Amino acid sequence: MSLEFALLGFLNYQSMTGYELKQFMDVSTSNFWHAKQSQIYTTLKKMEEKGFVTSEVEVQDGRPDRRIYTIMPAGQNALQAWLEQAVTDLQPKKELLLLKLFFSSSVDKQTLLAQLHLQRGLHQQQAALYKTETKAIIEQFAAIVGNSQDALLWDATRHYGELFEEMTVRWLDETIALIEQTE
Amino acid sequence: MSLEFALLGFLNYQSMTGYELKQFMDVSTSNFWHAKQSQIYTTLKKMEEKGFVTSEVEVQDGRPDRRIYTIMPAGQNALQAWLEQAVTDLQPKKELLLLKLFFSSSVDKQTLLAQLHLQRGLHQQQAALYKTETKAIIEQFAAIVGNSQDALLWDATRHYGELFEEMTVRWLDETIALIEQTE
DNA sequence: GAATACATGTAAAATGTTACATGATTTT
DNA sequence: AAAATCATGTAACATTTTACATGTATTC
Repeated sequence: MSLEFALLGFLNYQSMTGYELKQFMDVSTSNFWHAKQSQIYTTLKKMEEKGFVTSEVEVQDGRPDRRIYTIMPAGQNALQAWLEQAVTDLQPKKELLLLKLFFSSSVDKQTLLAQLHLQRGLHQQQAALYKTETKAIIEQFAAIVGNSQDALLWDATRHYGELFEEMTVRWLDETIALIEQTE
Repeated sequence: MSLEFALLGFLNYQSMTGYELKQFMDVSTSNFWHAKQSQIYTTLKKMEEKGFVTSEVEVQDGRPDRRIYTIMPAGQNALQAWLEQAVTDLQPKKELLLLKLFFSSSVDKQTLLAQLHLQRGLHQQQAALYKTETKAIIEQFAAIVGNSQDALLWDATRHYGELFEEMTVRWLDETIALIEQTE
């Protein structure tokens, strides 16, 4: 359901293919929303049946044909209604690392510490990515679109990713220290 | 898949019913792992077919019968192997609020601020819950089990929830301030 | 008298992942 | 010569949610 609105959100800026939608998601919303290429294609098909989008095939030579999707008024209305509707509850999270940690009292101390150090590296790297590359990409998009409100909101979501990763690194450091102190 | 291990993790402490597993999850791992009652029942059935658990029906009068699940050696081995296997990648997240915010440049300033304030309240409340009730429940469980390593790990996962909620509140405050400054 | 807790489960639908299939062009 | 990019899609599978169905005992 939400994926439909994410796709409508992108198509509301400009018409594009499923392949391009995947690329845009990967560099902008992957921080808080993602989808596999195959799911994007099947979802676009359903959206077309609903009348939210239309598509046209662009024949190319030497390249596979492209199916370009365009948002329809019904899609724009659905998008706007969704945007205006508040999120009234907390979203349940799933964190595999935490689930394992919860049940890990039987795991050897060194094994556990190695797992946490591995994760620390990944989150540290991700924090750095949000501060540099992601920031640059978003600024570039904002310059093209030229809407300062878009720029502000896009950077707010990027900053969330940065804060989240930094918090996770701090928590991992604390947790590593706690485990190191055990017998 | 991960739900199977979560259930094995609980059953490794003591045998119990699907109903009880749901209750334990709700007060301990809901912060980072959750499941609906119906999914727990269907998953337990699959686990029994695999030989990870066995079940026995306890007949009750005046109450519906209870099906009590017990972990089997195959289940204990699978659990231990899963615990020892490191999480080698970052888990992709989904945050509905962020997705909406990303596309919300067309949303009226007051509507948007109201949505963010609503979320701030929810996250603030959740942070308080982790610091008080959740902390008390975990300490109580730890006292019963009497294993200090369990107590340490359980509190580490609880603390993650606390840090996450506090970070979210800070980010919401910053974002609200940014949006208020716009024309 | 109504709502909640106890306790189980099935069926259907929605959502998401993995694997398969094709084939030219461009980069390493 | 191999791998990645471009570009689409289907099929099968796995996961998750929602809705339905049942019925007693206890609490408000």
